[in-house]
Amino acid sequence: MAGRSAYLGEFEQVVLLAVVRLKDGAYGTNIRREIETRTGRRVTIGAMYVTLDRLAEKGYLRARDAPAGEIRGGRPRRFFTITASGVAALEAARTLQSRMWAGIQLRGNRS
Amino acid sequence: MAGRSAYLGEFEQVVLLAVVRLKDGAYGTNIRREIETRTGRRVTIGAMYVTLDRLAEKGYLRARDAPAGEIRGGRPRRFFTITASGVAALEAARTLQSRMWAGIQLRGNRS
DNA sequence: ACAACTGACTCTATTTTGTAGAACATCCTG
DNA sequence: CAGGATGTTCTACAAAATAGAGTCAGTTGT
Repeated sequence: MAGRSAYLGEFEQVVLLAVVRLKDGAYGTNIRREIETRTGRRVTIGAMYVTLDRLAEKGYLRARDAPAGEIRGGRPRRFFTITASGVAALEAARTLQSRMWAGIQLRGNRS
Repeated sequence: MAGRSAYLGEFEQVVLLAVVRLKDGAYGTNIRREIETRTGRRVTIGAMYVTLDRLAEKGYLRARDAPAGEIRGGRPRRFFTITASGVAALEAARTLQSRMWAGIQLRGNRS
């Protein structure tokens, strides 16, 4: 059996970072926009919400519905914030990458 | 349809980096050992070879059988070296992560 | 020659992540 | 209440990650 990975997936990490970056303004559509503009990478709607849900399920993100009083058209937003556990996961990912990249210089290593 | 991802998976990146680090000494068992000792992360045999094969299939790694003349017990080793395409993939991954991490400070962001 | 030992890789199965976008829901305006 | 603007839900499927028993090739001891 392949149990739940102890490590953040590639996209999961990107999403978690976007949430941190957006602080109190992190909701689906906005997170998606943030990733697309910052990295140039295309993010589909499905990828976005599926990943957000999974991260919340793992306890890395906490979701809350938009506070009342917002005046604008459209469906209510769902905001996300990172949890202590999510921060820890990001730190672990960063440490692992840091160790693997340490001392690596890519130029002159291709065959 | 979900075509092949344009991005390196989390473990794929780790493996690619281990191959670069080991230079001419990169073969399955050794790569595995390198990742485990350097990061403390457990790597199963299956994960190792499946990923190695996938990376070779994508053109990020080139495989060659052990040169004759090696005197030691056991099955012949299969050595891997990174390709120019593999180097490019690593650079792209690094750039993306760098953009997402830019300016992020984790302390004081948990909820 | 061959059994035992070593080191390394093959194979197959299953779970978790990533990709995709149409459909649907909510609120505002005219 | 129709129509527009925003945003999220749902479902399906593809790709990546996890697992470890089994097998293979070469060496050594007898």
